Amino acid sequence: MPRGRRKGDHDSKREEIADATCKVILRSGIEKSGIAEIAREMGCSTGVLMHYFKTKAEMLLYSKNLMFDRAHERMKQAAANGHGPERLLAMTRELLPLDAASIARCRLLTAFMGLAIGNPALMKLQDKRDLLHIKQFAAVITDLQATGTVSAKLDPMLEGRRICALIDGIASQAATNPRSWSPADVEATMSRYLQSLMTSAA
Amino acid sequence: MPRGRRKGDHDSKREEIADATCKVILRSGIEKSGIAEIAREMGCSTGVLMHYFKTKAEMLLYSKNLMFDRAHERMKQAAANGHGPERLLAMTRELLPLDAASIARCRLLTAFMGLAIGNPALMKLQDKRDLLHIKQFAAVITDLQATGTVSAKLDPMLEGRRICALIDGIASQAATNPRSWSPADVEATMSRYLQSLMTSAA
Amino acid sequence: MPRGRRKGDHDSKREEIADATCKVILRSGIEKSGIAEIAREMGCSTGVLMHYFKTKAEMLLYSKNLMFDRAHERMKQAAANGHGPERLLAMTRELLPLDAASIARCRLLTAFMGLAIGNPALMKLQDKRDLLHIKQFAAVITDLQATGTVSAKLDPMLEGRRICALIDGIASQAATNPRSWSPADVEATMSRYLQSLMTSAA
Amino acid sequence: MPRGRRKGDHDSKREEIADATCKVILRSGIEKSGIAEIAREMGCSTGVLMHYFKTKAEMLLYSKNLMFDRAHERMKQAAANGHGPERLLAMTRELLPLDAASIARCRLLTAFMGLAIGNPALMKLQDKRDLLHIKQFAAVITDLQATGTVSAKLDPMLEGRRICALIDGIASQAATNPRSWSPADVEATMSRYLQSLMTSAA
DNA sequence: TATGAATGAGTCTTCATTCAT
DNA sequence: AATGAATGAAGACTCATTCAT
Repeated sequence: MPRGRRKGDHDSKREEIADATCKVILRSGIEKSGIAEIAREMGCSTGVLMHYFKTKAEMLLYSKNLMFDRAHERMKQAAANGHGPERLLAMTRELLPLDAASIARCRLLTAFMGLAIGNPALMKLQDKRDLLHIKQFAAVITDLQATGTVSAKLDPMLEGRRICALIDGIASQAATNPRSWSPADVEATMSRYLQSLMTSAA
Repeated sequence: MPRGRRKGDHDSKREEIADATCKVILRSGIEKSGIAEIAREMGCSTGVLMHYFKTKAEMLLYSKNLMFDRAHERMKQAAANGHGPERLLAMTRELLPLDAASIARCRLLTAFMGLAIGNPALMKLQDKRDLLHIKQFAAVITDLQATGTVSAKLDPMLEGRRICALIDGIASQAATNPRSWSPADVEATMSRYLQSLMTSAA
Repeated sequence: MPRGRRKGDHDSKREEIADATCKVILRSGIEKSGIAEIAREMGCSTGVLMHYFKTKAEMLLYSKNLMFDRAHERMKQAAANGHGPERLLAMTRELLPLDAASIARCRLLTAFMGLAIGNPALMKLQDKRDLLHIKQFAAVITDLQATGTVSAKLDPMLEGRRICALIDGIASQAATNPRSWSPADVEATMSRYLQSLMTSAA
Repeated sequence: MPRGRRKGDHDSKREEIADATCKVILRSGIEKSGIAEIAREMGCSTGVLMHYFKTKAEMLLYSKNLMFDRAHERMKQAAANGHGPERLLAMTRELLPLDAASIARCRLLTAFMGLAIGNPALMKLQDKRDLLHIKQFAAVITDLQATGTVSAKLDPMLEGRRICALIDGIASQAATNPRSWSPADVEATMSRYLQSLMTSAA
């Protein structure tokens, strides 16, 4: 039996902590999400948290990135698997608030976003993450331009930004009031937007 | 010589405090926007702030509402003054991040939004405010449907929500990285979206 | 019309403030009896209070003494008017908790008493006031010894202290729970005690 | 090696804090007994106090109850051990101000009492504790009635209240000025009162 | 005199972080 | 690796007192 723990153990504990962190934030808000509360949610002592993360800030950042990256990964999968005009829509489906879990994710990202305002370092990090989404959309749009599905005159990056903006906006509103955006409304909105994009000549 | 102070004095002081609050939030982030820091920004003692607001939470809420309402007022003006297809675009211009001041406002609203997550009372209040924007757009869309500029088959409220979502999304991205959205990009995005709306048949 | 106010105006305002102070203490407890609350009760500004009293401590002391002295005055009257064995009982009646007003007074004195603990200056002042009661009882006892109603062997001051102790004890208990001491119980207790005193040989 | 601390450690720390609290109150008065001062007395940081007590109010209540209960326990012992007519006197001795320690306790209870005025919740709690004393006296009086030492016509609870009232009154006066009540005076007073009680026919 | 806005030291309380066990 | 007691700086808030009007 080896003395030291596997790398995996360490990482999976960090993920477990991140999940507890998110649960607490959703329940109590970011302001009241103290380390003690998260430890209680985990069923462990605060010392554990500080053992796996040097500071609380690092813990929050890790948690946010984990949420973000999980969604990004699935969106990348959708990009890889999709074909034809449906591809973009399939990608957005992984980022939009369509069920309880994705609404929770939107809320979390909104909460973290608010924290980043006025904190240049965090804002830069957030912006870098956002770019991953945008570039992925841009890449697919470039693909679609090659097949003529999307007009070659459009700027893939800008169109990517536009799609992400619409996603973020819906996410933000659904975060405040999930009942204002039914899954059908969400899908219809995105679908119509993408349709118009693929029809657009300029 | 009047004994008591004028009502106006009291209210204008509250606005002055709200402006200082916003300045501090933009500079230091919401977490570090303590009452002491805001007092320093105002050039007064912390006691003053508590004299004009019972709690810090009330102060923040007032500040946010003030920012929101100022923009809403201008947007309503644009709705009243505008004519024809340009009307919707003119309205969005008052809410989009097009210059330093409006970018600051977007940042503030993003910061406050994050605070509301996990706080049902705040979320409800925020949602009520958001509805003001949406209803205003819906009203104008209804007008445009009467003149045939917009298809009568569209649901004004849903279309209002969609416009607001796009605005919020752009605002959110510009909050993180203003350079990613030039004023021209912003306008073009909004313009094209509204164009497609007015062309839309379903 | 003379410029300055009468001494009486000044004093009667101080009494008015003292009464408001007592009302607030009874309602909110001594800890929460701030100057602002008292001003509100008076229907005036805090400035007025500081005009008539240099400090809050002075205001509290004045209020307590006023309550105390009013009762003492009536007790002295009872001493002057009473005759024979009834005299002592009549005196105690002015100090005991027998109705709403006197229960309120007992509560106030209890509250002030608690404040004096750990404050040598206040304790000395309070002790001096208490002596007034005791000496009055002692004087009457001396009278009663002259007529043979009370044994000459008893120490008038000590007996005075004992009577006051019993009064204070009943007052203290009635302050906490007025229902535990019906007026009849109070009177019977005091009456029996004084009876035994007048019968006592040593 | 046990992971968690023993229950005893936690409770004994609470008692240690309570003792420090009392020392500070006696020295500085209740108003000036801040958490910082108590921490200084303990030789620890303020955080420790909040670790063992959720609020300052809880800390004060615990301290008062501890003082009260310690005396009550000894009084109950005296009730259990005593025989015949001496029993009641032995019980009162545990509650009366007869030496430095008991005078300190009387002062503390006086200080806490003052705090309770105007605070219904605290008053109710205090009244419940007082009843413990009274019931204990009543129980012993009932015993003595069975042996004919005390007249069966007397109401045990009322007589218990009367004894407690006298004790409280003496305690209250000794709190203000300990020199006014020598131990001999205290004992003689109580002794004579109890004597008269046991002689009483009605 | 009277006002009540302003002050700022002081209050309790929270909390991320450290550290002995 | 884990515990949770201890730290102490920072937090929001209170309040007696002052002072310009």
